[in-house]
Amino acid sequence: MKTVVWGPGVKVTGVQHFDLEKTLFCGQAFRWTAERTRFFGVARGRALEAWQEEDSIFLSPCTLKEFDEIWQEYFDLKRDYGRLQSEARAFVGDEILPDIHILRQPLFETLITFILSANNHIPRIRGLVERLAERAGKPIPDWPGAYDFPGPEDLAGLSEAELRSLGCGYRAPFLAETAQRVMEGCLEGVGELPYDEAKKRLMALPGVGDKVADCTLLYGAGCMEAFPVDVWVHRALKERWGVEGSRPKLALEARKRFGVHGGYLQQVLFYESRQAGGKGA
DNA sequence: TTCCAGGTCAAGA
DNA sequence: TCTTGACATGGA
Repeated sequence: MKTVVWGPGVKVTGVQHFDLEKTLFCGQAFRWTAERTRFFGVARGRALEAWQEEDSIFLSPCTLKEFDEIWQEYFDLKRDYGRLQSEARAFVGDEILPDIHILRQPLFETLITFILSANNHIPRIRGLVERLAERAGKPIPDWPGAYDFPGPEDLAGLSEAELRSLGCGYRAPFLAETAQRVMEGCLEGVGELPYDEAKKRLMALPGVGDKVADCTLLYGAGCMEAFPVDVWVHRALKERWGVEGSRPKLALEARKRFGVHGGYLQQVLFYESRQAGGKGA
């Protein structure tokens, strides 16, 4: 992998086992939009246009420093997905696995967006997240109409009634209370804790159950052993291996069985299950 | 119009 | 510990 300055951005060449479109639209992030083959998104106070041509990706606007400090980690470009995939085939047989990377999104944003995901549709979650950003997030300099995801203090500044008016529904008090508790420091150091302790800490927050905690750890803390089980993954586990049981029980068993390959495999099952169900990427 | 969604929570068995 | 029903909302 090599980076060069290219116009106002950065071109990264020699990127193997990475499908930008599948990675951005497989249900782990809610802030990316597509215009033909170009994608626009916001993370960590930056707006970005990104696209891919074979094994090269283009990021703009972006400096080499920003690539090193922000986007390389966000897109999880340092991990060897070729190796991860070949190891994962021990569990799923000799099939071609999609080049989906597990994004490393901001922890608070991941937590809140997945609280919103509970009993909700992906298109509606996207709309909700966007409205929250426009209402409470800081505007991105030099990018009209783009807003960063609100920080804990921004979100805590909204009343429960305002959150409901944005469409959060019964999740409004969960968001308000969670934002308040995060402001008081309940997320500090969570990313460095062992899986079980980190999960316990997250599940102490309102609106965070077994599945939302796993999503937060996987997509917001790089915890590759987290294995969120939702309706789609539950369906896939049943069809593929004939396993039965409650979702938390299946998540526990999958974690034991797949170890650090669990997070990636779970995303593959989710992606394939939705493709088969006609929901697309 | 009805169904359903990347679930969680509280109550009751 | 496990099961059950309520919960807001709007896309399909």
